[in-house]
Amino acid sequence: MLDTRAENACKVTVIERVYQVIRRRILDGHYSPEVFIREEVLAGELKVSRTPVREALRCLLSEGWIELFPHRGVRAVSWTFADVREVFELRAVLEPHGAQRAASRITFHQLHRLDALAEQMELLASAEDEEQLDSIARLNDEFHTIVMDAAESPRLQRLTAAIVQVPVSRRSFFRYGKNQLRCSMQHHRELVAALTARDGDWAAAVMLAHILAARNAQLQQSPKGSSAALPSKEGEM
Amino acid sequence: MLDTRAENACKVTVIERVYQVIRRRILDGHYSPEVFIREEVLAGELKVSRTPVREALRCLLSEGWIELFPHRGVRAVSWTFADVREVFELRAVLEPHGAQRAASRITFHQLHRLDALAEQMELLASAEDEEQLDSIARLNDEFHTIVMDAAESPRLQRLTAAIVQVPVSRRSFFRYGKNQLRCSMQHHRELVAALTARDGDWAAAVMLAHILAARNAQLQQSPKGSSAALPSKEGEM
DNA sequence: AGAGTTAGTATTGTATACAATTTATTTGAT
DNA sequence: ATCAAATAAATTGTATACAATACTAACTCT
Repeated sequence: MLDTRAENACKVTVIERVYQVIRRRILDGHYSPEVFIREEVLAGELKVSRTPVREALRCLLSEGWIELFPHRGVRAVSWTFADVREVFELRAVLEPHGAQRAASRITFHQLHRLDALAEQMELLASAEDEEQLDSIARLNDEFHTIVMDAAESPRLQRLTAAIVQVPVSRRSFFRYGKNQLRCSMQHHRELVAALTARDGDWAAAVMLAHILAARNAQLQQSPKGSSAALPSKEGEM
Repeated sequence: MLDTRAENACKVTVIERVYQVIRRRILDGHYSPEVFIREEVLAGELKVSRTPVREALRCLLSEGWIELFPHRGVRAVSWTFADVREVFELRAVLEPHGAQRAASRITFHQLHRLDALAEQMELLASAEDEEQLDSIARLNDEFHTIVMDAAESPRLQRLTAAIVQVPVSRRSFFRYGKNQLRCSMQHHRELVAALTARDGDWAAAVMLAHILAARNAQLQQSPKGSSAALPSKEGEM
């Protein structure tokens, strides 16, 4: 989100590089939530001065990645179950809305890309290889990004991007069972179909189901009065 | 949004002061969207060095208040009608959701405050004094902030705060007709009633109507197939 | 005269130095 | 021995100095 600059795609600045590195490290779980990130150390590792490090940290601060204790330092924010629940609740509001908008705006090129992504993910999922889950997560991120991009609402895109990024330690799919995974893959297929049909309501409904299913898997607790989360049982589709 | 720091409420830093000043100036329309904001000038006016100015600008950049042209400077973002429409569309999604959550979480203290605000605004509105519109706008901002605060979802609060702030030149109420204003005041009353009754659905519905009415007034164009925007005619309630 | 090039200037980007504040350690008294 | 106060160390906050980049304008060549 640091590239809020306009058309001028000139030589990138050091600040942006530092920003990307720190952000990546936070996502990778490199920084524990309870340990302070020292500017001097970062500057030394990246072979730059403290100035661009500080400015990158300011951006990450505004975007909620880190929390600041004046005169003491910054730390990666700690994620609780409540946080995860909160993020999914907001995604359940924002992403269906985005899918609704995308239905009437998405291009053929984007549709084809979504289709290809859905196929790739399905392939990786059927391999049943635990190692592939991270690849699926990456493709899934791109899938959702494309949909929100097709919604053609820069602010919606920004808001979504500001919350969906979650440390890899808590990222989806790692807690998915086989059936949950298959269900999720089917959602992707259906969403492509809904978007192809230019049916906004359908697309929004599928997206909502997709998010809620993900939340269920992520929180590892069945919603009230349901048995959908029973392990190794088919109860979702 | 710069006070993402934790409990430590120590002596405020220069960066925060500068941040608030620039933000206020942008809201007041002090900076035209097409003129570059010079760091040196700001530093001179505020009697500080460029460093805190730059860090404050970084925050404003991440929050979408300004746009950066590397090696050239920053400018206040320009607001088009499309932007206003986009903001209201997102508010129509986020704020009803917040009202829904608030219904089961709002405290008696907050309810009383909302009631007081609604009364104050009604009083100012009945005065029919054009000068009071800005006061109403401020009270209205506080009203909405309290509701979203009562929703007890920090991320929802942040997301909302990130989009609702609009330059004063485009702020609501300035384009409101008498009837539109009365309608809006009634929405506040009804929302307090819905929240008092702990009825989330009711609260969300009222909030949605409130936002859509505001959008209609702001865009000064009637929604398709409606005559609600006819001037000086009673067609809304 | 006009277009391209080149030097100059202004502004941001980065590095370093200093000040302020906080935390940890040490010393002293009870 | 324990607690308190004072001092020292470490780290961030701020200021200043320098470097890199982009815009401006003058100048030359066609």
